[in-house]
Amino acid sequence: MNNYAKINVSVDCVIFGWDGEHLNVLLIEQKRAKKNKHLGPRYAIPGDLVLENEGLDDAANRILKELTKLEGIYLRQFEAFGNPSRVKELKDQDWLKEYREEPDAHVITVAYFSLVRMDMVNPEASSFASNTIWVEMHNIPDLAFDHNLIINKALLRLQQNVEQKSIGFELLPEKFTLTQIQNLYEAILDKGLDKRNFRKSIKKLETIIPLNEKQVGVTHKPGQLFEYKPS
Amino acid sequence: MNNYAKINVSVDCVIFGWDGEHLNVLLIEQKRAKKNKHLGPRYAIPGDLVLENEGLDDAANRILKELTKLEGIYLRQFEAFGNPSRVKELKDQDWLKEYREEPDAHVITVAYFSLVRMDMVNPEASSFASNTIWVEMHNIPDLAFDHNLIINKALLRLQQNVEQKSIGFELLPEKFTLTQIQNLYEAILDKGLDKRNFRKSIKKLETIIPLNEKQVGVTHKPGQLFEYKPS
DNA sequence: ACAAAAGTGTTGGAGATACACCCATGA
DNA sequence: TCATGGGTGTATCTCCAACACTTTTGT
Repeated sequence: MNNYAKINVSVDCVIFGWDGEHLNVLLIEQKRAKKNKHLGPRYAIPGDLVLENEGLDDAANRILKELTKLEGIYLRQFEAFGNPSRVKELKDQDWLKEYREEPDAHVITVAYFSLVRMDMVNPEASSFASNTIWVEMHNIPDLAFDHNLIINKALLRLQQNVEQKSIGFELLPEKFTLTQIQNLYEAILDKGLDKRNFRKSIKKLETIIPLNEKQVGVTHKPGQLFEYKPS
Repeated sequence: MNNYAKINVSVDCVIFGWDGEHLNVLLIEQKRAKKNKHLGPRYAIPGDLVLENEGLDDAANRILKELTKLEGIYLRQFEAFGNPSRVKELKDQDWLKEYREEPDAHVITVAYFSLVRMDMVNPEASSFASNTIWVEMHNIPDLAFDHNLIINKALLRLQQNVEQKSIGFELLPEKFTLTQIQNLYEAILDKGLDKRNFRKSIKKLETIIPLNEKQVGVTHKPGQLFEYKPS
């Protein structure tokens, strides 16, 4: 019989949100015990321990729902983080002591990400989350554990996916203008794109179909509307 | 205090080997108890449980060494597999009963891959491996657990990396011909490549530098030799 | 001389990049 | 009439794919 060790396994979810203008990340504020209130708010991405005999994808969906009430979101696994010290910084220990039987046990985490339209989802804090907030990507505070690192790695993956045009349109309203798509892509890639070239490449896609409608109520030339038909 | 569950965590290593002609995968033959000898040999990729407070990368290196004596190989994490039933098939249970205290416990595994030159490494079975063998990629037998699936996923990743030219040259002898590189690429991508086009694209790389030397001892026109200088 | 692999250039098409002005609307 | 973002075309370049014959060596 070998020696062996069971280990705490968690999943963490990086939920990117698009508000039509900026790329955001969904954070939860973690509840603190009364005696630790003076330490100020503590933010994290939604995540928790995996249960015995629970699949990783199942765990990710369950945990996201428990903490934020979000359901039916396509989550994509991208990396496991297992540095033994990832959970042992002082800033994390006082919180873990409230919620875990073995606060300084080794925890490896399997990270997932997704990208959603902020106006199509409605996160509500629950369980040990006291609050949920969207924070702009360029404005993320210091987070619990190694969550800042996890978000950065998730963004790299998202950018790779977008460059292959394999994600993005699901995020737009039913009817949208080409400029809206371009804004989305620019926010994800964090760089400007040439308007004419971008429009050429989008118009070539068969999944984006033009409508006989225009924007209304804008204070400038109204743009043509398009819709997305998944292939 | 939340309920929580500790879980067995393992790492598994897909070691691709290049023999100058074909792409191989390193398998171990797992030892069986005497009473199970009649069941015949049982093959798997090298893998075992992670220890408490051990990083994932550290675990991967340790376990690969324990089972095959291979050391100093660059291992790259690519995916975590956590299907609760991945370890519960009948074929796996009789083996697990010999080596694990809780043979039907849920095990999630974090998978790594690497690509090595077969003539530069020398795997030797050790620990619960009774044997190590290189098997051609197209010829892999039924393996323990979900290891066939893991190998297939690893190959996809390897192919993606190679198409971005981000791996491969480390695998060639110190001095090599362009044809040798092409053979390597064809084996990994599992398809033929145009000789002239391939040579054009390689010669454009600054990391591949031509030498004033030729092959010797070949029974045909000797090729020019090149060397790889990592940037 | 023959067998075996090395070596070599051109063309056509597709896709990416760079670039500047007029248009429709509401205020 | 002005401010605002919508909308449009061309020239150039780079990259990729397709394709066949001559050269050098050992036997």
